[in-house]
Amino acid sequence: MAVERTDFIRDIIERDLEAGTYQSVVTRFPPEPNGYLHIGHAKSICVNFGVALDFKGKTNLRYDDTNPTKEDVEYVESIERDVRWLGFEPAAVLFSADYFGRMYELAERLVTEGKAYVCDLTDDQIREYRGSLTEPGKPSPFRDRSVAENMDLLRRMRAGEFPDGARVLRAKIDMASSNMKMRDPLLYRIRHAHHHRSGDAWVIYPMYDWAHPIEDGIEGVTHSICTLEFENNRELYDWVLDNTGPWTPRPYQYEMARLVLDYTVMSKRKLLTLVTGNHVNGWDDPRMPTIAAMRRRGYSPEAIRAFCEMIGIAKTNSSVDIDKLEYCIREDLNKTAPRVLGVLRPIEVELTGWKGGTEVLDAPFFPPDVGKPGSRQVPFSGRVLIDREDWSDDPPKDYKRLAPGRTVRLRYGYCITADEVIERDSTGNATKLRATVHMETGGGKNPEQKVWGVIHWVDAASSLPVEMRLYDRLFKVPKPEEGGQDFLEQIDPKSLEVVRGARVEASLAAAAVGSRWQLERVGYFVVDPDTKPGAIVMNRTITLRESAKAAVTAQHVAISEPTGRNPKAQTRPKTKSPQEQRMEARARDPELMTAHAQIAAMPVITADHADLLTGDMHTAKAFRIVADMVPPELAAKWMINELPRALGDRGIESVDAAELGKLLAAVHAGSLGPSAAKTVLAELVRTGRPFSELKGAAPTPAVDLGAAVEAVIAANPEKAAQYKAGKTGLLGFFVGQVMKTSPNADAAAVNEAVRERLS
RNA sequence: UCGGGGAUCGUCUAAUGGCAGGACGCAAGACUCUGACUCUUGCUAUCUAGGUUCGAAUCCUAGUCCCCGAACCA
Repeated sequence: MAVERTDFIRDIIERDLEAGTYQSVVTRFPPEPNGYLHIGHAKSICVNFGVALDFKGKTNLRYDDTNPTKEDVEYVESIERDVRWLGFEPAAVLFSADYFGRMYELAERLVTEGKAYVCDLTDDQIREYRGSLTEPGKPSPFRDRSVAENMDLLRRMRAGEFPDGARVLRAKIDMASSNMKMRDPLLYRIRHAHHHRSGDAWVIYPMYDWAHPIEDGIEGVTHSICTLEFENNRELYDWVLDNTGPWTPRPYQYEMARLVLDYTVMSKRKLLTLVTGNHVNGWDDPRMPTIAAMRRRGYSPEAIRAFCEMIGIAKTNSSVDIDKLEYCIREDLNKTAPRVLGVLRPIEVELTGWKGGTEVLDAPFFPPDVGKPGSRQVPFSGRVLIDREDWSDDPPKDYKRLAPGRTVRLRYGYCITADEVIERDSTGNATKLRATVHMETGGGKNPEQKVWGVIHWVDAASSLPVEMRLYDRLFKVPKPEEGGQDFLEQIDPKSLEVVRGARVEASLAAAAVGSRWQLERVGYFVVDPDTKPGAIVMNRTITLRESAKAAVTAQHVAISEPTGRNPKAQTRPKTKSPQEQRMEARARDPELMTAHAQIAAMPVITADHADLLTGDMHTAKAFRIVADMVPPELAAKWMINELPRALGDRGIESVDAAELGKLLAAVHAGSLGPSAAKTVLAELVRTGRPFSELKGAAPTPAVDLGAAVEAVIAANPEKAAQYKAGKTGLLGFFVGQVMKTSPNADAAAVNEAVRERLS
């Protein structure tokens, strides 16, 4: 069985399906059509479509087009194209604009129920009334308008009677909420603007927080996956659903970390700046992180999907190495890109000893280890072109290419020995060589001379001119946005180098636009759409990996600056600790204060424990009951250290203190082992059944454990050997195994038995 | 705790009280008609301090650091 890919979202879905909460999974990918999709969206697409595929559900592509002033059909078209190109088929392509009518009806319903009101405050006033992170807001003076007045005003808003910004519809929730999103959030604003889809049908447009949950509800979305910055919106998401439903299925929102990638920027605003400021050549400039750009650069959808799988899904803010993306690209292209020959900066080589005429060599498209069939004909005559980088007048140590007097093999062809430089340019670089060709070295046979390496070449007569666009990372530094610097100044001027005199073998004459090739020893290339008949343009997708020894050219220096302190964090007000909260709770409640005094007075109870046990009345009462049945220190230890795990999300009031007391009495009496007791405790909390129905057995004496220990050791001889060799961490493994077969065993005794047996 | 999240190799991510694992990266080597690919070996981590437990990355306590939230954006 294949290893299951697991992440917290799939875990949740699996639980939901098992529990029968949902019969099937529906997700959605909800881009706003105000820009091109980028690699960060690719992650979201892979997650949303991926989980649906895994659980045989479906995924909608839904445009979250609730803001007519920012959106455009150009983006709508590019988005759908990119999603499909990535390899995903939306179950439906939908627009939130198509739900405007339904959303409006629900808004009227809210008004009718007194849960929403029309507010005439200006945007400045609204902000002011909202309060701050540390201070509550104050109610709008329009908060208590009558239902009739609100309805009248809302309808007139819709009818276009008021100018932009004159009024808004707000939910009536709680201006003092600690969650700013709940302080009477805006539901509708007036915008006399043309919408790319609904045209001029509406002059009021819903806000994201109102629209999104309703869209999910209408579409029957079960798991609404978004990024971390929407965590604060979840409470409002739930409020909207709860006050507009019932919805079946009821959607829930889950947040994951967005993708942050080295050497690039991802915000739409910055991407737009790059495009509109002509720092790049449009949204699909191959240096951009957009899907369209990556496609033009020669990345395959498979590689991008592999990358998205590699980086995983979690809630930790993280920044992914660009190496991982590049690895995925190379890995895919290595298996799929046919090999051909091409030289970037040609040097001409005249061959002496050539038999004359043109020979046609058969060269395979793939190396043997890729194992794919196919070959092409490569002409070879008395004049060849090699790459400038493959010639050195004064070769460094380890140079495996051509140099005076040295012999190399021309890939798939003959070995040649360099005789002399017969032409140099003004800067002294060789431009024309004479070399001797060893005719006996065809078909892989070696000459008498040492062969220093294998180099690529093209036939001077038949090769084709190509414009090569060599792309590299757009930015010079891994984090162009960091340190308060202007990201535009971090653009690497060398990120695009256009090479015009390049040549490729004749077989590429009819290469299709978009086809991907490996130019052997040079890199992976794709035929660019700018290609015209007789004028091929190729983009370098990525270089081949170079081992450190071969890296002659300057590397990108990874400047890892110490992460700057966040000013917000510094100004963060000093917060109250849980300890302070407990003290305050006691200050408010004299009864709790008394309980604390009493418990603290017990000689066996530490001050810390007394504090922890009297943070609220439920805990204090439970402790009193339990401490009457067993020694108080035992009660305290279990209630503080063991009970929380058994409770999980439940409150302490969900456990019957008297039953807990009975359980601990059994532990105290020795009729129930501590390990078994933890299991029983979990059951007690989970099922709510009385202890008498659950009680486990007393621990098995150590003398009975010998056989169990032997069995486990015999079943894992190699682990036993490792343990004896010093890997003592395996002790836990052995104890765990024994405990699995003998649940009533005394773990301490098992521990001792294993230790002795293996010493 | 204003409120909500988070912290595991250099990077990304597993381990849901029982072997800290995988991948990228890096290093060394093998192979090679691509200095590629492939293969072998190695490297490096549980934020800190206490506690509970036979056993803690995981539970409890105190602390540290980071992210998000006061658009009529999404």
